[in-house]
Amino acid sequence: MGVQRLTFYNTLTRRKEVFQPIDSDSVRMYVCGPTVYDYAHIGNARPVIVFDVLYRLLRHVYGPEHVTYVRNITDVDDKINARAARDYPGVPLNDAIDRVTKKTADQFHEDVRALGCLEPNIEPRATDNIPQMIELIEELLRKGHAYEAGDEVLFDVTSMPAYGALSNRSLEDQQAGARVEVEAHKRNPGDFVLWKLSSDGEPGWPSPWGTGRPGWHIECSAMSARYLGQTFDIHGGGLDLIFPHHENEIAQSCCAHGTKRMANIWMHNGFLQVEGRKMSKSLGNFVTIRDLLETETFSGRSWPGEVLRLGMLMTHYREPIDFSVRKLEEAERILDKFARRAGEAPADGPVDDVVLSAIADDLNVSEALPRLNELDGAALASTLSFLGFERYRETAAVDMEEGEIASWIEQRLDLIRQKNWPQADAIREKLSEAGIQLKDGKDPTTGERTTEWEVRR
RNA sequence: GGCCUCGUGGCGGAAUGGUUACGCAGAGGACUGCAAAUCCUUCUAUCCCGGUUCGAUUCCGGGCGAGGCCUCCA
Repeated sequence: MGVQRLTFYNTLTRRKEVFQPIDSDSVRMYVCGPTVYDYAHIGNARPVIVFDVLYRLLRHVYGPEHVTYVRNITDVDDKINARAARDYPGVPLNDAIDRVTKKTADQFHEDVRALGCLEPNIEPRATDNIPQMIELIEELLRKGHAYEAGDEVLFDVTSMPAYGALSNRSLEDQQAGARVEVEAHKRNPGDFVLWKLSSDGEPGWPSPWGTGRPGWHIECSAMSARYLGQTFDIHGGGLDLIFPHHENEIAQSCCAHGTKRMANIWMHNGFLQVEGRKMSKSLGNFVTIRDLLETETFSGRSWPGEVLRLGMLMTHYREPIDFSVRKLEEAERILDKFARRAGEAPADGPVDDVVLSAIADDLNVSEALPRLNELDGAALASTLSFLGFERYRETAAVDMEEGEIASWIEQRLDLIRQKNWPQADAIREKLSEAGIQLKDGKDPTTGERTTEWEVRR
């Protein structure tokens, strides 16, 4: 397996770049994971799926044992606290929070498994990394990048000349356009919270500044450094995280460690709309992954996870995507055709080179699809497996014994020989209702009718 | 106000300074008693106006339209 050229669009430089891992024996990627307070919605699913394809590509090129994928779980958040108080009244807050985060994280894992995503190598939780965050904040204070004010420790954005490089915005711009009144204790409007003291009844951890909780951004800085080092290869997430989240991560990490770069390549997936509109609770088009997988709320039916996966991957990851029923229907038809063409062929063969080079070019799945339409059998099955499609060939169980089906088919063939079409068609209809699709053919030597069956798709 | 995307046929969706993929749907045909599946053929597109160029959908400028970020957010 030759290592081939990978190119990725880097938000930092706004260009496609040839990927050069810092250490090809240890390729490291970090993706911002969910805040676990409720079911993940389909917008959350996009980065999970997109960066799963990236992870699979890196594993393929550098070898699975040479790639480390870290995706955090944010289990410290005011929304979690609110949810815990709402759902578990009377339960001590910390216990209630544990229940909320555990339950939600489990739901998330079930969901993304259904979407055909591999598990990351490491899924750190914020609450397991508090000491690392405190250490980082202390370092920032020592180096003059942070200050205490009010009940908070804040990052001083003016202490970092390069602040704003990722999102391409200057401090002056922000101040000019600030829509939010500057809180009095902040030196600059862009300063952000590293640590916040907790009042009674709020969850907290002991720290040099008192019992409190970390700001959101510091979590990712601490966890990525702990598991991937001060500088790593790829950092991914949604477009909306560029500012302020990723900008602030860079500020914290680079200032604390004295490094020039936190990650060499920053990759961001585009946003998602639903039926042409922004997804929001107020518009009533808020769709969770679970809704699609298990309920009929979105379109009157539920959908296989891999249909969602393909629907998501049909559009290039950086483009906006309009998630629609029509798109899911198309994805399902495509997968059905793939399933027929792949048949029972084994899926452990080599990955098709044309598909691979399309994916290697900034994850261009759309470019790979035409090639998939040319493949069949093991080549198709193996390549689809590489792309995370394994279950598309599974079919529902049929509620009829094979022997019974065979006997119905025999009866029908007899009726056909007698040209008794109505009764023959009745049998076909009967089997169809049981989910069995008959396929008539012709024996090439005798010219006689043959009939096979498959589970109807 | 600042920053940033995007605008390709009925739909989805790449690519490209010169012949515009591919899929879904549609149409026609083969096969069939009829279906299903399969195969063959096939129609339709680069938002508008300028500029650069021998030539632009592609590059530049302007417009119109859609969306995102600047506040929690994939």
